[in-house]
Amino acid sequence: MATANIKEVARHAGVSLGTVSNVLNRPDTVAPATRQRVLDAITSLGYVRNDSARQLRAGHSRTVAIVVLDVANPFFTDVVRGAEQVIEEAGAMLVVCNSGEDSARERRHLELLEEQRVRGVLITPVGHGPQPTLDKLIDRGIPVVLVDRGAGRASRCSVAVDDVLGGRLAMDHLLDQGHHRIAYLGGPLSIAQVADRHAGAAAALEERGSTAELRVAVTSNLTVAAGRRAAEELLALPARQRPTAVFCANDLIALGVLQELTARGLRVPADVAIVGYDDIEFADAAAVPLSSVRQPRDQLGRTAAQLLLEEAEAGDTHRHRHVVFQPELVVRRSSDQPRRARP
Amino acid sequence: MATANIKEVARHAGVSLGTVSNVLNRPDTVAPATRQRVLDAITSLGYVRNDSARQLRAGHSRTVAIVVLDVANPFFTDVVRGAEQVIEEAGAMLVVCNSGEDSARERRHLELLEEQRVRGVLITPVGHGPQPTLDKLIDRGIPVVLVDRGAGRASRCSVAVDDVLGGRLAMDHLLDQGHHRIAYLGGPLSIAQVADRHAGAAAALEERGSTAELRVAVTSNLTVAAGRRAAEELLALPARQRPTAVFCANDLIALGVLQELTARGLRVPADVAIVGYDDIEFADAAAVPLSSVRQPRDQLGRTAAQLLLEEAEAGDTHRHRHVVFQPELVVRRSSDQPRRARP
DNA sequence: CCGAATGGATGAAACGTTTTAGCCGCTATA
DNA sequence: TATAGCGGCTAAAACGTTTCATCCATTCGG
Repeated sequence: MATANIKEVARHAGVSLGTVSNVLNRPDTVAPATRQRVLDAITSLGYVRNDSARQLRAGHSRTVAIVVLDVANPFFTDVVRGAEQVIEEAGAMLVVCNSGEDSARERRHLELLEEQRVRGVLITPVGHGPQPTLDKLIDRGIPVVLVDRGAGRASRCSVAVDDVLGGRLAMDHLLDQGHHRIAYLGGPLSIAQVADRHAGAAAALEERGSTAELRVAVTSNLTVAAGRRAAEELLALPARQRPTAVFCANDLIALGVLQELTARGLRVPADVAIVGYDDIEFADAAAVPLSSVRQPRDQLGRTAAQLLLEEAEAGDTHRHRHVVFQPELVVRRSSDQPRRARP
Repeated sequence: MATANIKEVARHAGVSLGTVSNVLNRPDTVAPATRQRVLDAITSLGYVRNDSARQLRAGHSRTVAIVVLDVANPFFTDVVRGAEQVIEEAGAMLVVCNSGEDSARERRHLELLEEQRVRGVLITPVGHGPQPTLDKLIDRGIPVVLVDRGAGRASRCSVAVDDVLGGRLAMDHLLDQGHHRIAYLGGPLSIAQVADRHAGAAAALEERGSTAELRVAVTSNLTVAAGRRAAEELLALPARQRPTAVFCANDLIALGVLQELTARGLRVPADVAIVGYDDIEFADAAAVPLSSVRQPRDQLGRTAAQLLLEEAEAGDTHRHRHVVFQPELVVRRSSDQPRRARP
């Protein structure tokens, strides 16, 4: 019960405490015979390293944290899997923290992570304002990599997908299909991705000099339930004002909209076309397969993790980098039906 | 840069080191004036507790780990969210580890967690054989709660849903609908849930004295992709041998099957009926809304976390408990069409 | 045969907390 | 007035590692 420590192992093997440590950390510097005696003692006592002590000495831990907006969102789980792969290859451990789009929880997590002296933090921050807690981490020398958040501040690396371009792709597509009343669904606008995708959509409209109308309906978060509620609002509009197409800030919202619309007897895409964002695995399996803007999710995670490890290795010589991936529109049935010139 | 420690804070505030510790841990035992001076010093130095040192002293950490089979599976993300809620309320931290249904990775995670002296572990183990690494944790006095895994061993608490009953519910339903050739899709069979759900289905058949046939197709894992592959195999069968209904070990498989079947021109449920398991959020949003066996996912997580904290508090006086929840069949369109007596 | 180099081990310091025993000065009680 | 009790604080030990300076014995080159 009373967990054996390195000293007991040493006594058991008839060597000094430092030698045991050497067996553990630099096995080749200790004579084979001695090494074997120590290893035997270790197994016979069931000794397991105490990581707290190790960390205390080292000054930092060997774990890396990733703070995501929503663990249940397939987009983030894929990012996590990508990051995990790289981190584990490096012999470190990835812990997943969920901010739930709540900046208080985000702050709480960051504080705990700072207390733990984690090796680094991958994060998709909740807001896009200043982030004092995050800055503090950086001051302390803990590497931070922004995930899915461009606008590279000079003080940190970042990995992102061009959300403005993504918004533009979606909007161009809908305009090409002849839609004139289009709604953008997503929120809160404090989430940068939500804002950027909208900005892209608006820019596309602008550039074409199109007369089409882009209405925005802000949702409280990015879940299926929020999508359903947003669809209800749409349905409450008089038919002549109702959008003929909706572009959703993510696929969860889109799935919710799809569910609610079909439940209320509207046809997709005949009555309302839908384009989502992320191209999660379930988009293709939806009632009406969902058009969506695809992001290289696990590559996002992998690259972020690589940048982090790089920075952790390099220390002061590190120069921050900003990697931007290109999104790609995947057209499926939910938006694949051109309108006549004027509805 | 050189992270301030408690000693510097003490010097700065003109008190002893022990007093600073008291301010941090038992604020009411120190005079208001002194306390304020210490707090000022803390903020002005940007002092942050070093958790390694704290843990070293305490003998264990304040984090709890949950090891799941697949972070990207919505079933587990919901369990995680439930557990998270309880753990965070208790002021602890939940770290999520992903075994990916790979027992080597599971073992590696457990070893690291043991080194970290975590407060406890919630786990859905990969296999159902003996688990030496897990036993070692328990020997060491680290509480372990089995999640979604009944068959309560006496040495640990467990939280589960009656998978045998779930299998029975699904099978009874399909038999009620008049199906005679039914397939069970899932795997690997080493996963207890997969085996139990099958056992339930087989038991239902047996009890009814039904002459219906229950074919088993083992998949390599529980993903959408595996479901698609399984459906291909089904399609390769001559039409007269092809099952008229499939019961899938989880919803991901079911969604994959649904996708592949409809892509190949079969109608669901007219040609093939489908019942899934878990009732994840996306089941209802599927191309054909999916019948499924619902589990109280976040309650599973919450209860598991509560049991764990209880055990961590109680220590030796703790008596292990085994909580079993009842699943519930949700019938949707994918299986809602009775057959004629004999096909 | 001497000095230097080398391989292999040791002892002690250091990491930053928490906790325990004890000290000091004051007040309330008998 | 002596004593016990108490509030507020301090000093030091302990937690389990890693690392660094040191030491011993052996071997090697000259």
